[in-house]
Amino acid sequence: MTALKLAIDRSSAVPLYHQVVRGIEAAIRNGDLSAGSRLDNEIDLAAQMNLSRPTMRKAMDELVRSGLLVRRRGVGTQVVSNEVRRSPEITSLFEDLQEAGGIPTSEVLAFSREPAYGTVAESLHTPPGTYVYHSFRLRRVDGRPLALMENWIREDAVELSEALLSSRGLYEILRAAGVNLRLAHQRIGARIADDAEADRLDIAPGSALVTMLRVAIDDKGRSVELGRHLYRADSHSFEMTLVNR
Amino acid sequence: MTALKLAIDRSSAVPLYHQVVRGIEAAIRNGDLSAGSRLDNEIDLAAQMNLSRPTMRKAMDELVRSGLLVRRRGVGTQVVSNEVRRSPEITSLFEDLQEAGGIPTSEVLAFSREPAYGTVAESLHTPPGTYVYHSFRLRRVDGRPLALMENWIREDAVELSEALLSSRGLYEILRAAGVNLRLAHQRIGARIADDAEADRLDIAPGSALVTMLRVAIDDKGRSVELGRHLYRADSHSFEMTLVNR
DNA sequence: CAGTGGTCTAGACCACTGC
DNA sequence: CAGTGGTCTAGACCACTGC
Repeated sequence: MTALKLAIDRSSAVPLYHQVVRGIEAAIRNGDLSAGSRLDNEIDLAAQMNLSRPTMRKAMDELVRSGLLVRRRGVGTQVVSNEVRRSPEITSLFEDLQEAGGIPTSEVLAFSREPAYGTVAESLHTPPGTYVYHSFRLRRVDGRPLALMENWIREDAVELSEALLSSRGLYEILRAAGVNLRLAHQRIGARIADDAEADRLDIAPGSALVTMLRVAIDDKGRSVELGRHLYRADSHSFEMTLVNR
Repeated sequence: MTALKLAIDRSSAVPLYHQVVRGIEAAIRNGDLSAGSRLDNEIDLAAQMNLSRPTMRKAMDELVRSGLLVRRRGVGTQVVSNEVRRSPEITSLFEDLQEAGGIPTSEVLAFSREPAYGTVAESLHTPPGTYVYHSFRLRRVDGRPLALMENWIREDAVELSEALLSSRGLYEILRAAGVNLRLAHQRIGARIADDAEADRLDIAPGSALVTMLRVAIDDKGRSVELGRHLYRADSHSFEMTLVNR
């Protein structure tokens, strides 16, 4: 039953409910709210911060969805656990690696502008024969090979070049071009590396690879990017938190 | 700008916003709302169904989150695409297979009650030495081996037996015991099968496996289940839809 | 029974988009 | 500029939980 004093700034451009979300996240992170501790009820919390109950509730909805809080009707609201992470968001490998403190680099093995047919055209929802960018890159972290990444990108979303792809992550380039990705559909599996792949990733032939196929869709509903990536299984796995209801 | 007539039943126990969610989902599924089509604005939609705008908005929030609708301020709301699926929910392999029309069976290779130490005790948040159930199962679909599943389950959540595990899926057993799973933290990767695993899964030694490590947490915040599963890479992959913001 | 979250209403003002 | 979604308020009644 922690008293939880959060500073709400009504003159800020940040929505009030979002300030509450950030505040509670911070309180959990720095230990003011410990795992398992109970919060005051919604109405009191709202009153304490001079907010309406719906605004308070909207903030708590978000925290429940992201897995930080658990609510039980008739009982109350608790902090779940320090260890449970946030819901998965659409992030690029480049950014994930940077956040983890590594130095990612990209070597562009091939880059072209070419007509899309078959699966590629279907995935990007373009008429067969539409020109798209096609890239094939080797991603290293701190100099060690980690992933082979093949991508197809719609031409009408962004202007790409080999030089650009060598220096920055694809998602960073897309964002800079005003493309807001909203949805990504992924399929994660596994297979054995062939000799060429093993050679490029610096592993023994026959080693295991994690495979990912992804289609990313922007806020205008366009299927902007198709990616077919191969990761060294000894260096990469996918983590996610699923939330029910 | 489809007129979208949904029947709302105010006497039903199903919340109004949820009836709207279901109705729009159904309209998208059966084609009344086609991919890319625009909905009326929120206020008109609410009026058409005799609902308040917040209730209408709550329904649309859910549909945006699950990836069926896209909203743009100042512009309107659109149906995204037939192909984009729902957010991932916590499901069991058993139920996924049944839904896909297969006949899953479980062979219990080992079952015991044993004290948990190390990683298992940490993952389940029990004091070291606490007794837990430990099972090792082979999952087949239509007679074909698909997965080797090792699980640890807290004793205080459910009563388990070898007979029970042979006849039903683990999640079905948990649900029947009143355990409501709310969160699952998963890590998906890959590795090579050793000889024993290859033999049991009926694949060549050295074949690729998809690996999954999962901790599932119930609505009371207990870490109920730890799972370490191995899937034939030629038969199983994980699909998910990620939604930003 | 008191206390909690779950649902719902009828408004209000604002920021952004596209013409 | 008109039209749209984004945020926020101040209530109301209900269903469920645990004592």
